[in-house]
Amino acid sequence: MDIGHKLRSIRKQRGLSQRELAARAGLTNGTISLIEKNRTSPSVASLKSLLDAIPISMAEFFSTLEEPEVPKVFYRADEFTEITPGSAGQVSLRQLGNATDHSLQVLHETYPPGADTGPELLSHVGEEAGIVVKGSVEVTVDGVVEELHPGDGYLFDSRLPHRFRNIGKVECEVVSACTPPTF
Amino acid sequence: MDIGHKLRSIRKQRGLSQRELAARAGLTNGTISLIEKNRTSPSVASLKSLLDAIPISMAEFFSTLEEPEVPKVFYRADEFTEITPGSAGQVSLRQLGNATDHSLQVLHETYPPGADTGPELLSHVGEEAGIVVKGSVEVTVDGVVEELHPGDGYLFDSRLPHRFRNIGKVECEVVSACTPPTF
DNA sequence: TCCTACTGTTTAAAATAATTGTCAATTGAG
DNA sequence: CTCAATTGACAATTATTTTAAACAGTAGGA
Repeated sequence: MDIGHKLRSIRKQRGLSQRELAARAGLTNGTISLIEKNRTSPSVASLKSLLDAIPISMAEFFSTLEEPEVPKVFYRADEFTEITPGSAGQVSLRQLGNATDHSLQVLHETYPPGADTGPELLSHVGEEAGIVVKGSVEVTVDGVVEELHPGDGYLFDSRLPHRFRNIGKVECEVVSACTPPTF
Repeated sequence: MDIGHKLRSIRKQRGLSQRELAARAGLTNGTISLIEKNRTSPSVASLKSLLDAIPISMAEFFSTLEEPEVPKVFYRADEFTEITPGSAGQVSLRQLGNATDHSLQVLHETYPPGADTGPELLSHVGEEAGIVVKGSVEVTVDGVVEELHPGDGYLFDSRLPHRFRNIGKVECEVVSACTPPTF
């Protein structure tokens, strides 16, 4: 992480000494010295005090600090992040990458027999699409019902009310995409 | 700050137990319990471990956490933030509020006698404007030179090369504005 | 019912962060 | 140069976080 150098450069930029900043933050100059040399990891409370005294927000501090790094392209199956929707109990939604950094959200969905997302009414803007990979699923969009089998797909405006139900006897898998990812 | 509730809600949303998250982060469930109940302020290192295990970035975590609070309207003189430009040595730039949250940046600039911003070439897009409050300043914009006195002002496209020099004998003060604040 | 497996909480002990006081190096004024 | 003031760094102490282990509550199955 190296928050030490980051803190030091911001402090210097503002023309503050360790003692001056320490006084404003209610800490000691020694502490700042240790933090800036990365000899200790400050508590969130301490860091907040320091940033408030500069002043700069936590989000700002970390947004300019966080690794720009090489963009991640490939994701192994165990790197997907599990998303547990509030209502639908047993449905498994596994998201590729993290939604907030992209304008496209791709999910690997698993519906056990009997699974039902329920009739969620209008949700986010954007579009949703998916293709059934295994098993079958009954999809209802804006009142129209269809049973989809492997190879079948769907594509609709996310604002339309929609519902997914596995009325078959085997697990159903769907790969879907949304844009933008206002999950 | 209340990072406890924030952490808990994110953890729950992902369907993780304290123990599960603790194992992934290399911490203990007890620690997470204490943090979530705000009975302790975790070190930045610990919080980073937890967020990496969720996963969510520090910037994301704090950006959704940081107080939306009532928007700040009034700023006392001692609440301005001093901005020390890289090149120009003695010039004092005091910024109203924080630039990143707004689309407008207002500065209180002070030029001691002899101060010179140097001929910075093209900078950011947007517009810049200002009014001289005290003393006088020689402003060069796109090759055109003017000496401005109290009450005088300027307004130009930020992409044009510009330069400020105090060729008088007294300190000069200028109140300026830029938009957008890509400082 | 009992048992197992899970949840989150709480406590003393261990590990770590923060303070205190001191130090050498630097800077500016006389 | 000399002195005073200020800077950042460091060691030892104090304070806090973190751990490890035990606790109580819940849910499900035999």
